[in-house]
Amino acid sequence: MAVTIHDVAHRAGVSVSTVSRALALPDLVRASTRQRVLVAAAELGYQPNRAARGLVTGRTGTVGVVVPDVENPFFGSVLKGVHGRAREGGQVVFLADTAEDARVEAEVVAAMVRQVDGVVLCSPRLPDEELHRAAGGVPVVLVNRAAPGLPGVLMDAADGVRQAVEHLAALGHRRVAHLTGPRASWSSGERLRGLRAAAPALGVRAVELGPFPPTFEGGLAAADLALASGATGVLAYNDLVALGVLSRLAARGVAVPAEVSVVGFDDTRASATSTPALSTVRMPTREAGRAAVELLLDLLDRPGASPAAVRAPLPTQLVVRASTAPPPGAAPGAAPGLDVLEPTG
Amino acid sequence: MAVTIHDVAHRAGVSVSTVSRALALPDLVRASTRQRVLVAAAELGYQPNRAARGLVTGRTGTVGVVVPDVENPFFGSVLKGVHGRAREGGQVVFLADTAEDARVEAEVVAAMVRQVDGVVLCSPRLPDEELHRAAGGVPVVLVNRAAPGLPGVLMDAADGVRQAVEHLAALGHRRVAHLTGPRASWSSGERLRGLRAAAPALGVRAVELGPFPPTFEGGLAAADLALASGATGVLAYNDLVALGVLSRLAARGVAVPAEVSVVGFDDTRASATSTPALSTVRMPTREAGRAAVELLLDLLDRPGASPAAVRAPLPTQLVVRASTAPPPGAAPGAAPGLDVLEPTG
DNA sequence: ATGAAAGCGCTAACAG
DNA sequence: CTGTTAGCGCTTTCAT
Repeated sequence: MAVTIHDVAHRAGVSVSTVSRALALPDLVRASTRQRVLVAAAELGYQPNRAARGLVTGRTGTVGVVVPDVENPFFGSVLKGVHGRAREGGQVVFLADTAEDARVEAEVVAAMVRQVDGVVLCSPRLPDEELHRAAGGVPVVLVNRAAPGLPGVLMDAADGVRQAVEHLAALGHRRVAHLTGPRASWSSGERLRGLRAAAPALGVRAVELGPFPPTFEGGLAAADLALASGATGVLAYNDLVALGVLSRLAARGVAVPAEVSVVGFDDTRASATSTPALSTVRMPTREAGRAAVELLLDLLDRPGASPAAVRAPLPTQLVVRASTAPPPGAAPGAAPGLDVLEPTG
Repeated sequence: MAVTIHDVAHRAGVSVSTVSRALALPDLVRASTRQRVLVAAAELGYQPNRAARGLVTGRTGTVGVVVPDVENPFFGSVLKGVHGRAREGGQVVFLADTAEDARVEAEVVAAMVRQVDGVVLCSPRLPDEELHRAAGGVPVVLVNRAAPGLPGVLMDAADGVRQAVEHLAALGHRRVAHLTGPRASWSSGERLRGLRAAAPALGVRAVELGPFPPTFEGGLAAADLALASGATGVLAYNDLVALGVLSRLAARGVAVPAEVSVVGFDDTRASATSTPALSTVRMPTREAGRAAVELLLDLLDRPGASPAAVRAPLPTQLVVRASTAPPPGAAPGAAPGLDVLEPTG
């Protein structure tokens, strides 16, 4: 057995309640006593048992976080933010992976709910009503998903797309292809919304292609379709897909970014993932994780607070690499006229 | 308050102990009673409180896992394995990120130790003795790190390097550069060991370059040094670096894999990360995570068991992409004689 | 300012 | 087979 509060009490020659107080409410014990307790605790290497504490206080000091796939860098980054903020708030983190499966999601949330103070649900797949039910009592904060009555942290993907399309339009592109990811996720829908909203005003024709697997190979395949569609601007589902597109374009002898410009969606740290030829819409994943925990801690402190106040989505930002600038001779706003582009590979 | 075992007992018209038994030791209660309890539990949506259970049983049903950086795909993949196996064993998982900091590592392990049945430490940075101390009672399993007296799951990086060097030698390369990662990690040392062991027998000169940042940009810089060193075979620290190398080689007009061949170290799913021009040494990250939990559960079941039996490292495997085959006319075993390669970019 | 006692949700003897 | 009792480690009245 590990060292308990009782051991500390014995060692310091006081009662357990005094130890408890010395640790939690230092003002309630005489300074000298407190000192003695602290020393004893340190000598014994005492670590309080959060579970036992939670049993009586009702607070576990634990936040749960559930993600569809820990292996996905996007969620790794969100986790980083969640863990960081939780640690700052003195909370530890319970992790669950749903393997992209709604049923598993319901299960793990249910199993988690009894031993955490709150849950952060990342890109949940459960329908709205089930989301409420699964929560079953404990506060829940959604990340990358909006659901009525539930607080959520969103990322402004639509605005990111807008920035990307503006950038492409400024480069002279008149036809932009959007390469859709695997399934119609909430955020995927947001991107299309942004594309449809931004394109007309900029005189840009939007072409929706896909779905493609979110891999390098997916990008290889998508590149051919994008060229066939006559698009000269490409919005890739993520940076991996974008790299695939670049590779295929190079193989087909298409000059990037002179003839075709590619913009990726950044799953993680932009500078580590993208090439100089690639501009990227950076998603505030870490920040979203932090914000979610922040919101959760707020909810815990003020139990009565309206949980679902609408918050502005976190800003996304287009990161333009130097070499994505338009080629020296290009007339801004002029269509490159690449509609007649022929396959060469 | 959530629904407790007491509520279920009341609803089913039995005592709490009967409910407890019906759930844990079904054979000890009459079938009809058990049925009644199960129904009541289901109707109420009862979820047992693991923490309370752990308080009395001494088992928490929780395994802790600590990684240096959740954002690193390598650890995301290990986490996937850990979580998967833990779930199969009915365990939930506690996550901690050390931000690559040994002191933080000691802290989180200490904080964790009181509320888990065991801990999986991934690529720990703490010195051997501190590792023992931090464990403080609970079983620990190391991943990607060997320490005397502590059970560990290793990946055979040295053998992966051997396979890569053999491959490069077979392609005719006589000079192979190893691009070292950021710091001298345990596994990094293993790779160099493998390189030094394999190269002489194959008539290959090994060149050790670096350290480089483990990024695309790191690869750009490394490529120039690799060329300058006269190497025609390159072993990159990871796939991201490898992609950077490829990009730089292309910019300098070097044909890949005809003139120079590049091999990456796979941080995650090989097929999703590498390009057709890139061969990769696949690391069994998911498997390592699974194996670690497996080991931990064993230890928990047989408390007396020798914890530190030496286990064979998990096999790594070179994945050769089709287009990495030697160019049609190349004579196998013949040195391409690229020592005179001049910078062209 | 400190100790004694009760109890959080649950399981494990110990009676029946 | 099932109910009663005790107690896991901790916090929190309630006394003193």
